[in-house]
Amino acid sequence: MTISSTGQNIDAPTRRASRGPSMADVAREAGVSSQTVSRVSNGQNNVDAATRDRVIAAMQLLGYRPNSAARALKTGRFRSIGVIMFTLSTFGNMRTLDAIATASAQAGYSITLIPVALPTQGEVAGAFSRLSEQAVDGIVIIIEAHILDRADITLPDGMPVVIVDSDAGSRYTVVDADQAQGARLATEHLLKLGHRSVWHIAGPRSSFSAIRRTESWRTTLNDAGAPTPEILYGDWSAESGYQHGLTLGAQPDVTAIFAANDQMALGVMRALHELGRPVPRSVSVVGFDDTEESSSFWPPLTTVHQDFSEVGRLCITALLHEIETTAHETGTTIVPTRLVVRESTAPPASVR
Amino acid sequence: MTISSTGQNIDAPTRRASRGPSMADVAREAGVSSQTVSRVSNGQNNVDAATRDRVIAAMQLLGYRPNSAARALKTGRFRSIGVIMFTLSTFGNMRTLDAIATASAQAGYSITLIPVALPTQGEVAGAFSRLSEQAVDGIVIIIEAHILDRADITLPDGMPVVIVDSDAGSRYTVVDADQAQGARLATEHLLKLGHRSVWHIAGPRSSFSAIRRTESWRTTLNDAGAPTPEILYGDWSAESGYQHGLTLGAQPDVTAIFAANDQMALGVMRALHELGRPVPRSVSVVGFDDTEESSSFWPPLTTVHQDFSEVGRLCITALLHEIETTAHETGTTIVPTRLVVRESTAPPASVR
DNA sequence: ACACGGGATGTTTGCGTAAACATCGTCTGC
DNA sequence: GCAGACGATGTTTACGCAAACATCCCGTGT
Repeated sequence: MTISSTGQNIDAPTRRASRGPSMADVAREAGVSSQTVSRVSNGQNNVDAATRDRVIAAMQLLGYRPNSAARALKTGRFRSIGVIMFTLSTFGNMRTLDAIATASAQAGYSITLIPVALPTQGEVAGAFSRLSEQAVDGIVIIIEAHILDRADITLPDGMPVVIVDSDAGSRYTVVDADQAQGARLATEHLLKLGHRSVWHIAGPRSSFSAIRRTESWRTTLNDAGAPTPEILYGDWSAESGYQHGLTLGAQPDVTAIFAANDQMALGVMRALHELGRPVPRSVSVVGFDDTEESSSFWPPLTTVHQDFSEVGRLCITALLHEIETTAHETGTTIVPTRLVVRESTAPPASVR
Repeated sequence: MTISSTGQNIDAPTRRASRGPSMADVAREAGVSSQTVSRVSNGQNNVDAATRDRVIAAMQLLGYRPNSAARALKTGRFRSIGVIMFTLSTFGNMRTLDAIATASAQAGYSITLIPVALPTQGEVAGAFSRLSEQAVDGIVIIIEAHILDRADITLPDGMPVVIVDSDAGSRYTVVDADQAQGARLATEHLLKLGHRSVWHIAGPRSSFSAIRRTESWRTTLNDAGAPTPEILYGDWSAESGYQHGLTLGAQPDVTAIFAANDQMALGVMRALHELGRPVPRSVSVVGFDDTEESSSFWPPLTTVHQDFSEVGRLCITALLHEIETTAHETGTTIVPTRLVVRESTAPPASVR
């Protein structure tokens, strides 16, 4: 050999190179059959204690690691779950992913990430076709967009799927936080404080959850007999909240704003600060998500708490059920939200 | 068969059940050998155009998807990269993961997430052993802690590894943002504005990057002949920044604070607002990370921008190089940072 | 004492793919 | 017109594992 440095790399008769030892090697070392090694490896109990010890010793000596490709080929199971999500992910998506990863790990499944760079239909379709070749037993989709309704995006037949945040409940299993309830809680909170109406900075029109929040806000206002101001559409970013905040802050009759997420609420509050309209004395602001930082905003933000961890956990529960029973179920599971009242909301000045 | 509902499930002679069609099925359908199907599947060009078309048509007809387990078993490559990270991840880690996922996808590799619930040594060791059985060609570790120095945590021999944020440059390939440069930029910025000294809210002692920021801050003060105030240690959270902010804000001689991340800076500013010490008129504040929201804080935060995307990209570049050449290299790659000056910093009142 | 049962262990086989090698037919150059 | 070459395609094989089946051995009941 030309390249040799450590001397350990003796390049013996079996020049298996980078492939590690196989069960056969362990079996030879322990003086048993490879099937016995397999039994030990899989924790089956019909192996004599002494034999088991010998096998384990041989495994450690050789540094044996099971080859999951061979195992998957034999069993037809990969013990892995694919997650499709946008590249530039939001706080909520990350928290959901976090919970999904944790729940999967506990069930002995690993997570394969399939990022989608842009929310264009072509990109998503590409991710799906890439996924077709991936080694996964099921898929979680965290793409909040209508794109999934496109007929040309199809999942492999028989592949279990769970979707977060979508309207596809009739075709797939869907898990989501109760967007409508959250938006109602936020709007009612402001109305109960005495505000005549509640202005709304919505999320993008392409987002299902944004639409649901907006519709619930509208319904709540209608039910209360309050007027429905014109909707301003943001893109979830603090910057878009800031821009709309400048607009709303210039209108003296605006006393209560419900932003569809915490970042936009942050931007709104920055605009109000700049315009000299104190929060909550002159304008009350409510957000959505309850991000870690929202309690440290100035002032601390009243917002709707979403239990992303629970959503992620339920996703995996439902998906594993489908994987292990091969039963295809549809329907939507809703996780409740709750209002967290902090210091960005107060009765309007006229009421005090 | 007892269970039959759709009628489509005819349970034909070949009761292959949930396994999809294989290359042999496609070959039969197209009237070629399975090897030819393999060649088409792998995009080799020594196949007649007409034959290729027939094979592709057969693939589509049968809904053929390559079995990656079999492919991995044969080739010894999984085309997948494992990422080990904490469950509750920070902004920066998520951005890095994002970049890693994107860069991997472009190179045709998928990402396998291995979450670690708690930063305890046992948890990490568990993740590593779990990982040993995972089907990955290389590993990226995004765990900023001394834990990795534990001798009992060992990676499988010959497994390429890249580490983000660590001191292990002598043993592994390390990629990281230039923490020292960033902290120096932040500290110098405040000194140049005329502040007598700069107080520091540090990250946790267990974090390498926090330590480097703190040391660089101290060195910069020393170089400038400025006194070195006592260090306050936070835990990256806005809440910890808030607590320390209450302490510092109560001291009239404190006019400049360098927080080791944006969240803690946010907490500091909240405390200063509560104490009636205007930012930046009475106290200047600088953060670290340049999170999306920091430009919408009140006031917009002066902070150090880290190029997480570049860090992630370089990780993958280095890792793929190691995977494909099997050369084991060590050393540290540093990505520059830059100061983003916004409105949370100004000369001290005494200078104006 | 002997048949029987059951636990421990071994042997055979095939999962789907791609490398290595084999074969076949056609085209080129002289 | 024929040897040689080369491109297209087929055949064989092994990757590492675990299910299915086979075998062996020892203890137990009658």
